[in-house]
Amino acid sequence: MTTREFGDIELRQVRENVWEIPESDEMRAPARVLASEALLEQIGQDKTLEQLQNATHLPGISKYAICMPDGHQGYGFPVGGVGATDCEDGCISPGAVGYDINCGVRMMKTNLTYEDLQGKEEELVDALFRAIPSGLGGGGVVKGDMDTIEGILERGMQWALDEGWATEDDLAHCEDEGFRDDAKPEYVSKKAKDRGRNQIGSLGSGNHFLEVQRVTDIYRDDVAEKFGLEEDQIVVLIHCGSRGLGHQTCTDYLRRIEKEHQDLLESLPDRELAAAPAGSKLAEEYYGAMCAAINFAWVNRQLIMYRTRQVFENVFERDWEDMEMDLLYDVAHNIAKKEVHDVDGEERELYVHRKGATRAFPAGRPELPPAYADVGQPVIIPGSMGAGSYVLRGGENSLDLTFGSTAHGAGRLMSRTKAKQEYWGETVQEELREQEKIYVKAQSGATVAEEAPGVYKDVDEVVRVSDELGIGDKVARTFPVCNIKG
DNA sequence: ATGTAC
Repeated sequence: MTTREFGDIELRQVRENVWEIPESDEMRAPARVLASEALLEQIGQDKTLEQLQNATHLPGISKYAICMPDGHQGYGFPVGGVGATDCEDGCISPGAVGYDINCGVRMMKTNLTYEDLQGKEEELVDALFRAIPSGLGGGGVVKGDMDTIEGILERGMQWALDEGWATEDDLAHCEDEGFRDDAKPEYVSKKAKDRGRNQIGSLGSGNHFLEVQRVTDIYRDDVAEKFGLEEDQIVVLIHCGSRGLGHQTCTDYLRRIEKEHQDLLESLPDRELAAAPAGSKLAEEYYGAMCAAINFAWVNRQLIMYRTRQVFENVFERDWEDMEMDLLYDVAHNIAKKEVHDVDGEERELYVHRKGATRAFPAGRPELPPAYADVGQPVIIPGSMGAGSYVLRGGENSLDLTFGSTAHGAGRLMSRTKAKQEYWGETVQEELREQEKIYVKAQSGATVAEEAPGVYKDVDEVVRVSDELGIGDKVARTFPVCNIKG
């Protein structure tokens, strides 16, 4: 039997790409890492495995805590982690959702080809950069009063539809149709709402970006056809989250857990794993507030997409409908959701925490929109600004192996601090432009350095593992053309 | 990720 050791933690290989930390001592379940040997070697370099093992101490944790091939260290719970806890006798953990609630990504298609963009890259990237608010702090597409923010939190994409920012078709191409009915805006603090209302329709900073890409490879012709993807096609990827509103909501509830559930907190190996017991008032309030923040993030991405359509209309002098700028799908990367899954032959309602992980439901799951019901949902996995991204489809094995989930990106390889020592933003931009014809425009050079292609794991390897495991199957690959970021 | 700090 192959084993690998990292510090105190020993993993045994279950089979190709599947590693297990056996249940012992205080653990309530085993933990699993889904990775090739090369990726496991990288995952083992920081606190990811320790955090994954800690996650198995959460009350009601079902089957096993799971680390995806792009996993790395996070706040309390690994980024690239999936933990499903029982809704009856388990718990819900803000740290296992993430600070950036419903950080996620959407892909918008066009009927333009790479040739149509030749010579216009600079004009396009400049126009996008001007039109789309980005960077730290305030300023959004919409200046929201309190009624606006309440509407967004309560109704998500339905608010955007009512206000003329979205079409019915946009809603039909979002996870949960862009709307969590369980949202309870009254459980989002005034402070969080005040932070959010000046940031409605804004990209933010860090790893968030908007990227114009071209499709370079198709791996499954039949699925690509259903998704409406073909070689040389231009697509747009929008990656951002719930800005200060989600961050404040996470902070608020971590503090309240510390005050109101000391007992549970002290039973956990890491304070950052703080969780509210299922059935408690606080668990209900956090779930309602988190769902409201999820709605906010969907509207955020929608307003950015709206502006992107306008920019394309100006640059190409055609209507967006004529350019068929339709949404492929919008997927969440940082959420918890009540879902029913099979646990030891029994159907259980679970809080599925996906933190830096994407839902990857296969054909047949009732949650899928009609367009994808018989093919599986699109899964969008952004790589770095120099590497390109992937579109997958939910794999047949995901329900058995990962509560219907797969990876969410390339996954960081080094800290932001280390990245800034290794790279200089302007140099990164020049190299991308001269060597790869990728046009990057950013508010801050430091952000470009922090996000340099070299700070990420190999997205091809991450996706290869997902495909081999059958949790998310490769459909298409894209390569960057223009990128704007904070 | 984040008005990068209780």
